[in-house]
Amino acid sequence: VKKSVSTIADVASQAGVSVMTVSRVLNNRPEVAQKTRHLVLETVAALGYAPHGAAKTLKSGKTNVLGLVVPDLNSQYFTEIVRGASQAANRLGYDLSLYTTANGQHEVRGISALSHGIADGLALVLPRSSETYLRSLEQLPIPIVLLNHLGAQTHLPAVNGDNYLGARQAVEHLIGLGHRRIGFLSGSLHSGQSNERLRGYREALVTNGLEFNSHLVRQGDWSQTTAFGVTRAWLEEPDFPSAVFATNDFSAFGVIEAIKEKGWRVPDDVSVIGFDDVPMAMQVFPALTTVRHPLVKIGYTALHLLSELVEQREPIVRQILLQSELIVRDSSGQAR
Amino acid sequence: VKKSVSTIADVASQAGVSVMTVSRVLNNRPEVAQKTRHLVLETVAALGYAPHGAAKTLKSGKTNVLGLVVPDLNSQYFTEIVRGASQAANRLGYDLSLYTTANGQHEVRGISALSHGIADGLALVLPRSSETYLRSLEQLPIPIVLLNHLGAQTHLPAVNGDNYLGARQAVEHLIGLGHRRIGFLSGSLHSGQSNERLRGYREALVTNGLEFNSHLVRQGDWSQTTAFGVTRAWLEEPDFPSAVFATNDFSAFGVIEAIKEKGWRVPDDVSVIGFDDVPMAMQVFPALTTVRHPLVKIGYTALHLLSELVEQREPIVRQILLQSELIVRDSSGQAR
DNA sequence: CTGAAAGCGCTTACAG
DNA sequence: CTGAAAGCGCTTACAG
Repeated sequence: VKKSVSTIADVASQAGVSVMTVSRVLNNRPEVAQKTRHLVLETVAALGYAPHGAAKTLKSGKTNVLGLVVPDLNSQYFTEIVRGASQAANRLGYDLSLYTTANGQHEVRGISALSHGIADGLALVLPRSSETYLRSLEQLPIPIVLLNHLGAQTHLPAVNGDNYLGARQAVEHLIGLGHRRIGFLSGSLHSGQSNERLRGYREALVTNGLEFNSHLVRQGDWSQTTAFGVTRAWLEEPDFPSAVFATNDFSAFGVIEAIKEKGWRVPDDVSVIGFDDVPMAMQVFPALTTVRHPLVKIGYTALHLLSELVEQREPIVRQILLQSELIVRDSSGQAR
Repeated sequence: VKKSVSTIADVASQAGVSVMTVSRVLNNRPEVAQKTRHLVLETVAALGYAPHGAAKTLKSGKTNVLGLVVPDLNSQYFTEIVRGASQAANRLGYDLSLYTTANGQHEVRGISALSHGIADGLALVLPRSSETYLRSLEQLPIPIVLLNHLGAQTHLPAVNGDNYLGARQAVEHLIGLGHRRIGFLSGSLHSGQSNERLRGYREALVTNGLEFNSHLVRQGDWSQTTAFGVTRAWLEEPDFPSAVFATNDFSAFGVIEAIKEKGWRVPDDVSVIGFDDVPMAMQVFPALTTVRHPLVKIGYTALHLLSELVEQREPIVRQILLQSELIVRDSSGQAR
């Protein structure tokens, strides 16, 4: 049941004009007589003609698609970024192609296959700081923008949220509530983002005359499950901190889960703060105090920057840092 | 800083063979001498050559992309579908283009612009039951698959979750807990899915000797905000039901929010059940009893079906109904 | 086993 | 204001 599809040549012969004239009308060129224009437009409508995307691309060199690569779509962290990117693509008139690096497919098959005649530019949330991956990105013939990249050094343009200041604010909020023993649950080892948050934690302590105690820093991996397990073990030790700053919201959920399981209450017994402000953060009980990592805006801004690069309009800045903001909800309270 | 890009002709001249031979090697045709094949492959690697997507498409008629259209990306309902679709596209070797119908852009600009030389097939979650939109989809020259479509009649292939049986199970669970006054909070008016859920609610009551009382059915619009407002007003009336079945999880969250605000407890005072089982459902407090609408699977299955259609492998069934499953958590309990 | 020609559906110069 | 020709980078017949 294939419907037949008409080409620009069909429209031309049907309207009794040249292919060139149809092309001009379709592209809103001024130098066409009103009468001719109307005739062509009517014929286009009558035939239900739509130009063939690939043919335009081949000739013009523009695909009109922007690619977005994220590690996976399992967490709201990434879907929020996708949401912002999708909004920007819509608004800027680009199609959005979505890729996931799950099981490293594109690293294997070669990222360059994505780039050539398939997208005009690529925005990427790198799965981990892979030097070689980064180097191959730098070789790509199309513009690239990195999102939330704090790993290996590169000259590639990037859009980041401010991890350091956000973390400082979070910890200073806890200090303001009277907490003196504040724990930190980190993300994966060697993660640039988590390291920045750790740095914010540390500086907040030191600046406020508290000692940094490495025993109060525990290793997570961004996941709720791991955070739950780590916290559960931690709770068996003496002197559990009166407040925990988790490096991301999902870890915070895991911390809270473990505390509840022990029969303690949040924030009565322990205060917990997260980072990111994924939509879920305001839905959980108690509603999570957290730092708003502007994920939607990061996605939006990255695609916007990418479009400027694609369209050769030299952007003012190629490294954009978006502010974070402390959101105080119910999981943080006065120290006992 | 544009990097130069090599074409198949560059590879050919560099390797001292014809363009045709390079093409054959690239497409793994058998009729090439081992020596020639090696030579070509080496040259390809040396030049960092990658074939131009648009050129392949123009010649072959295949874009190798599948399009997914969702109303928006604001709720986990849609992002779960996207997740399944993305998994399927990955596995099947297609690129995934993501579109949102937010502010009706594609209805206006014409859906056919999406289809021609841009995607080999389109999967759509329709924003609402729009007859004309549906008719224009039927005219498209590429395969179409509808997701969770229960609106206007159409012969287009579709993948649905079972709304009716899921709803019945939910309500029968409540009846089993001793509830006799059970409310239903609906979705938008004229929504096929919500109507099916309403039908399940009604039949469950009648089958179990309870009366259907239209006063216990209230009108929502899928959103948490509206559900909150409606429930708040409802709570001002006498005889609030002992259990509420909300047509979707987000509505259930709104119902619970309003009940809590009044100072009542869930499920002690009122039981609440949702529908969909979005990831958030298990995170909220109390964890939501709900019906698992297999959203990821729906997305996955739809793209799989779409690929069969695109590849002309006639699928066994063109209308797929995926089972729902009751997930009992903490928001439902014995009637007082 | 290898190659020269034609053509996919458009747009970009170039003429008139 | 309008059109004939060339060509974007590939692949599909057709020869040899």
